[in-house]
Amino acid sequence: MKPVMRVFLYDDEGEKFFGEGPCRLLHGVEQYGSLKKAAESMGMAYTKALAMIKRAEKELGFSLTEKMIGGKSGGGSYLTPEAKEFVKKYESYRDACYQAGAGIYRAIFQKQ
Amino acid sequence: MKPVMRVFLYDDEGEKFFGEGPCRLLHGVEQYGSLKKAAESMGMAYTKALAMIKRAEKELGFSLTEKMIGGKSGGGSYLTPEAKEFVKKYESYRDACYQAGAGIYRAIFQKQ
DNA sequence: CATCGTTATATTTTTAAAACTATAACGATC
DNA sequence: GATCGTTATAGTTTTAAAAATATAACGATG
Repeated sequence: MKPVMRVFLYDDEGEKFFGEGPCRLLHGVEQYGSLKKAAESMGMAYTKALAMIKRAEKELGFSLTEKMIGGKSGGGSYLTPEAKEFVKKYESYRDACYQAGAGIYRAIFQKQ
Repeated sequence: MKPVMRVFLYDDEGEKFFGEGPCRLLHGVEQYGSLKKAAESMGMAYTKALAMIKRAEKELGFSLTEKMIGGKSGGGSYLTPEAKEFVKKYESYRDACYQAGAGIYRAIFQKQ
């Protein structure tokens, strides 16, 4: 038996708009310079990936990606500075929660 | 924007076997003395509720409910002492995680 | 100005979870 | 021994999320 924790960010209407999926997706965009390639790399449909980004951007009030359409390469997507900062914060929050949770679990379920 | 955290217990094969659903369900059993009524009270199908209980019991290695079949009332389900203790531990763990997470969120997303 | 692979949108199909239905066994009570 | 409402199991249906498909717009490049 082991503990698993998930952390999300919800809007004020109680709807989820950010979590591990979007976070990984943004990392993929950073790595590949393409939302399509980022989605493919994690086995996600492009349409879903696009919806994720738009959903999060709507709630956050700033753009997560800059998009270039056209050009020989077809274009691409790139993280905005705000996106990079936000991802950093989310990951700090997530990791600190994970670490705290692990300690609490040990204290409660494995105390001797 | 607000943080939401969920905590689960997984088995060693990486399969979830306990979380908020089963926890609420066990509270319902305690309250109603009936798995059927407990499931109904939370809008859950009885078959799903039964599967939940059996799944958790299988992993934990002890019974969560004692079942009485038959009798004028039809029977009923009641929590074992082990179940009550386990629910208490889970809720302590969950609540401590929630509280820790809220503090971490404030520190990271609302620092000034 | 034709080509390329992307972004973007709308629609359809697939899939898996959840819910529902049907049926049987049970046994204290009357 | 008939009745009742539960536990229990199997099979079916519904539903919503995910995935897949189709199509258009875009524009730097050669």
